Amino acid sequence: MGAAAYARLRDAGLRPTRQRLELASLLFDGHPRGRHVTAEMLFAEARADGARVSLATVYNTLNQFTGAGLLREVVVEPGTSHFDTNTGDHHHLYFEDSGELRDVDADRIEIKGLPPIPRGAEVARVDVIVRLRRK
Amino acid sequence: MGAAAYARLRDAGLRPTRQRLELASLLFDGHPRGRHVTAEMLFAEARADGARVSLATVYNTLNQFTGAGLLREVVVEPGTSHFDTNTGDHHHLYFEDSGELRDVDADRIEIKGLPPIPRGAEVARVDVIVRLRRK
DNA sequence: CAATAGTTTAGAATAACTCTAAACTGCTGC
DNA sequence: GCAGCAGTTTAGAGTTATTCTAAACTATTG
Repeated sequence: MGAAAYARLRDAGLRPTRQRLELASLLFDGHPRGRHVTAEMLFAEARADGARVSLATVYNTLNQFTGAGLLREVVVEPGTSHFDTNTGDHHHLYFEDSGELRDVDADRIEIKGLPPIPRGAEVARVDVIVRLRRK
Repeated sequence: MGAAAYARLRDAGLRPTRQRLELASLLFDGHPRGRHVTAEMLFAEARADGARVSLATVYNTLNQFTGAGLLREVVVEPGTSHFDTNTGDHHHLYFEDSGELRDVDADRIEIKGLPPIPRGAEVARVDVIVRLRRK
């Protein structure tokens, strides 16, 4: 299982250090694409797993992984960032009461009528967030 | 100009205090629907306008206005909340480099293929954020 | 395996809020 | 009109999420 994480880091041009390997393993190994974690969640999980990692490193690593295209940052609530292991084109279902986030494939969804993009700008990405509340 | 703000607060069931009137005036009077402010921005504007308001009150007021349906909270970046004077059904264009936020009428946009909503949940709202970068 | 460049870390620092408890102020009712 | 109270405001402390700093460590390269 370490091998996949190792290759992933290498391919992303990140030096495969002990803590990055541990975090990459936790994030990607044995989990379906589409895990959503916050820094605190991943930190707690790493600790529970016996990994010796600092919270600062978890933050650094999440940001580096995001920069390297291994993760994607999702902002749904003020105050906390979520990171998604699914970096493909997709959208989100957000359960307001539990804070749970669930992926929705982008090719299921069709968006029509987007306004003209101003000259000099280009679309970096379109985020659709369906906010759900308990009925 | 004070009259509109006064009526707006009354209709929202908020006691029209000096600071609420001032903030409501700044937010709504003489501005087209669709202003986007952060707490710090509104605080600075109020100060520049000579209003005696504390930052805590700006935060409280923005939250109360949001609760009363006078404003809508928009989360696009980690770390800061934006408040939108347009409370109608609409979406956003977000300029990543400048941080500018611009409204897009919802009836221009059509979204198809949303996944089935889980039993027991209902859609509170659908947010579409078109993130733009400089080309 | 030594040098070095990139990493990690504890703890301090920052940013964006929220809370607290005391001071203040609209709004009643008389 | 004004006393009195419930609702507001505020300064400053507290909290939370995150970043910074500078020293200690470690993966890679020669």
